[in-house]
Amino acid sequence: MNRPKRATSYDVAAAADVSQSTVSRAFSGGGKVSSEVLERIQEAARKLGYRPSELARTLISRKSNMVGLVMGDTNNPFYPTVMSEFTQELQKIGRRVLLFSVPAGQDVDAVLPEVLQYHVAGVIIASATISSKMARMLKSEGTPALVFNRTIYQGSVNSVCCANEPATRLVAQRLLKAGHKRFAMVGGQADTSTHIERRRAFAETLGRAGIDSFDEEPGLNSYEGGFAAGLRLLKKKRRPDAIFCVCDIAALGVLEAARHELGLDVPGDVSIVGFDDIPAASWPSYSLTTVRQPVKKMVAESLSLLLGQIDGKEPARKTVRIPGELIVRSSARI
Amino acid sequence: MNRPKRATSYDVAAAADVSQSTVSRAFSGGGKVSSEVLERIQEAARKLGYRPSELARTLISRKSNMVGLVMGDTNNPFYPTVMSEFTQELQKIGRRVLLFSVPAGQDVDAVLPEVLQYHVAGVIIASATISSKMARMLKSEGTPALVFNRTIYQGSVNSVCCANEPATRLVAQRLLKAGHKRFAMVGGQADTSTHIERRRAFAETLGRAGIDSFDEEPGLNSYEGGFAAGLRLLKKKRRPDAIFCVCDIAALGVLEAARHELGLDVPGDVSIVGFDDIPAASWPSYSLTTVRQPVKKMVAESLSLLLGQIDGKEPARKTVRIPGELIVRSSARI
DNA sequence: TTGAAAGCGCTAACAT
DNA sequence: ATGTTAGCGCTTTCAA
Repeated sequence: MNRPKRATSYDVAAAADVSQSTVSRAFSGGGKVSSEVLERIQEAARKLGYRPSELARTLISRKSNMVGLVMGDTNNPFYPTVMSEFTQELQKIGRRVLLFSVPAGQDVDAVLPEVLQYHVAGVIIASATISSKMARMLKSEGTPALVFNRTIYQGSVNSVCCANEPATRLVAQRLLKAGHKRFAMVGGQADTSTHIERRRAFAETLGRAGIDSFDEEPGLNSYEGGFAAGLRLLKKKRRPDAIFCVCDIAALGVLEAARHELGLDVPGDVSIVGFDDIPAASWPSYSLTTVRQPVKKMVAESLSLLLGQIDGKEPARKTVRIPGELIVRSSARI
Repeated sequence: MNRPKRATSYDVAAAADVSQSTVSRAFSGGGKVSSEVLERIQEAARKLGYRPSELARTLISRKSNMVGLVMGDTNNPFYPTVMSEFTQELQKIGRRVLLFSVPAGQDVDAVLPEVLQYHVAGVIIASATISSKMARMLKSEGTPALVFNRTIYQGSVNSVCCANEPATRLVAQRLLKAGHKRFAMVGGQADTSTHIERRRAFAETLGRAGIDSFDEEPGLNSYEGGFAAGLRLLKKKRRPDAIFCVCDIAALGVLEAARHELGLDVPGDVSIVGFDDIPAASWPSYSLTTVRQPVKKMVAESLSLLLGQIDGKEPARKTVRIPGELIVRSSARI
C-alpha cells in the first residue's frame, strides 16, 4: 500500500518544458504567463492530474485558507444549523473548515493550541467561551478569532451574538400583559453569557412589575434536560403558569412533559416560550412561541468581522448584537 | 496587522542550546533524547509558546492526520449526529476533520479534488455517492476513502451502511400481518442506494403477499417534503392505511400532515413507519415506530475500515452492512 | 515573460 | 544520544 506520489509542479514543468516557477505562476493567478505557455502548462497538468498542494502553499506564503471551527454543545439542534451555515459560506469564498469539537465537560483551552498547529487563518468558536489565557495566546500568535453566540467581556476577541436582553424583555412583558402570575424559567449552562443575559433581562422585567421571585431549573440545553426540568417545575404545589426557556430544545422537553406526562393543556394551563427557533419549533405538534435567532445574519456578520481581521483591516475588538425576533405561535397566551 | 511570527524549532533549539533535529526528536516522540536535554527543550518550548507545525510535518513526512469529511444532505437531522460522531471519534485518536459540504444539487465530483489538495490521510463521504471517475482519482492518488450509508457497486472504495433489506422486509411483513391493505411509500432521493434497496425490499415483500402496487411519493429527505408527500398520499380516494417512509424526518412530516392538516388518527386511520431513529422519533408527540440505524456502530466500523486502509493493512474493497433494529412505538399498528 | 535560487518549518537518513 | 544534511512542494525575490 505504498501511496503513489502525486504529480508536483516539477513534473508539470518538465512535461510542459518550462521552469517550475512558471508553473507556479500559472496556478497562483499572478497572471504573468503568456497564453501560449499557459495552455501548455494546463494541458500537462490535466494529463498528470496535477493540483497545487495547499499545504506547501500555506507554508511558504504564510497565508492559509483554512479556518478552525470549534464547536461545543452538540445536543442542541441549533448548532448543526450554525455549523452548516458557516461551512457553506466559508466554502463559497474558497476557504476550508477544520473542525474541532470540544468534548462535553471540557473547555476550549485544551483544543485551541491544536487548532493553531495547522496555521489556520482564523478561528471561530461557537457555543463555548474562551478564557483570557486563550485570548492572550491567540493574540500572541496573531490569529484572528471570533466567538459566536457568546459575549466576551475581556481580551481582544470579536464576538457576535443575539441581542438577548431586548428580546427577553419583550417576552416577559408580553407574558405579564397577558395576565400570567406565576413565572418560571428553564436555564442553560449557568456560566454562559446567553444564560446570564437572558436570565437577567427576565428577572429585571418581572421585578419592575413587582414580581420578585420565580422558579428556576437548569435545562442543560437538551431535550431530556428540559423534560426533567418541566416535570420538577410543574409538579410544584404553586404551579407556574408561564415558563420561559433559554433554548427551544429544552422548551420542547418542557412541553412534552406538560402535555404527555402531566396531562396539562398548553397554553391553557401553562404558557411555554423558547429561544432559537429551531425547525421543530414550527411543527404543528409544538407550534412553539419563541425568539428567533437570525442564524444567517449572525453568521454573515461573524464572517465579515473575522475576514476583516484576517485581511488586516479591522484591528480591534467589538461585540456585534443582532436583534432577535419574537415569533408568536400557539404555545403561549401572549 | 502583521502577524508576529511563531516560534519554530530553530528558536527552541537556540534557546535550549541544542540542534534543531534534537528539538524535532523531542516532539516527535522518537524517544532518543536524554531526559536532561528533553527537559531543557520543553522548558524553552514552553517559554516561547512553541508547538510543532502540523503542516510542515505532513509535508515532509508524507503522513497527514487530517481526514476529509464530505457531507451531502444537510436537512436531515440524521446527519448532524453522524458528523459529530465522526468528529469526536477521529479527535479521540488524534486526527482532525477537514469538513466539506456538497452544495445542494451538486455532486461530490467538484469537491473531491479540492479535498485532495490538502494531503488528507483519507476521505469519508457521507450521504452522497461517488462516481466511478472519482473512485479512479482516489485510487490513482492513493487516498483511502470510505462511503458512509451508501453502497458502492464499483470502484475500489469501501462502504458501510445499514442492512436495509432485512429491516425493510421486517417492517413490511409486520404491517401485512397486522392487517394493513393499502400501502404507500415516501421515498428519498431516487438514485441513492438507500432509497433503492429499501424500496426494493418493500415492494418484493408486498409482492410476495400478492400486493403488486402501492402509492409512492418522493419525500426529499426533509420535513417539508414529507409533509407535502403525506398530503398528496392521504388525500387520495383510496387512502393508504400504511405508509413506510425512507427516513424519519419525512415520516414526521407525514405524521403532522395526517394529524394536524387532515385530522386523521395515527395509527387508527393510518400507520406510519420511519427509518433512522432520530432523536425526535422518540418524543411522545410522535412516538414514531422506526428502524434504528446504529450510528455509533456504523461510524466505528467505518473508521476501522478507513484506518485499516490508511495504515496499509486492509488493501481491498468491501461493503459492511450493519443490521438495523425495529423500534416499535405507537405510530403504527404493527 | 521566464528562470535560478532561496526558504517556509519540519522529518529522516546518515554521520559522529 | 546528538548534529549535519537533504528535501517535502510550493511562492517569491532577483536577474536575465
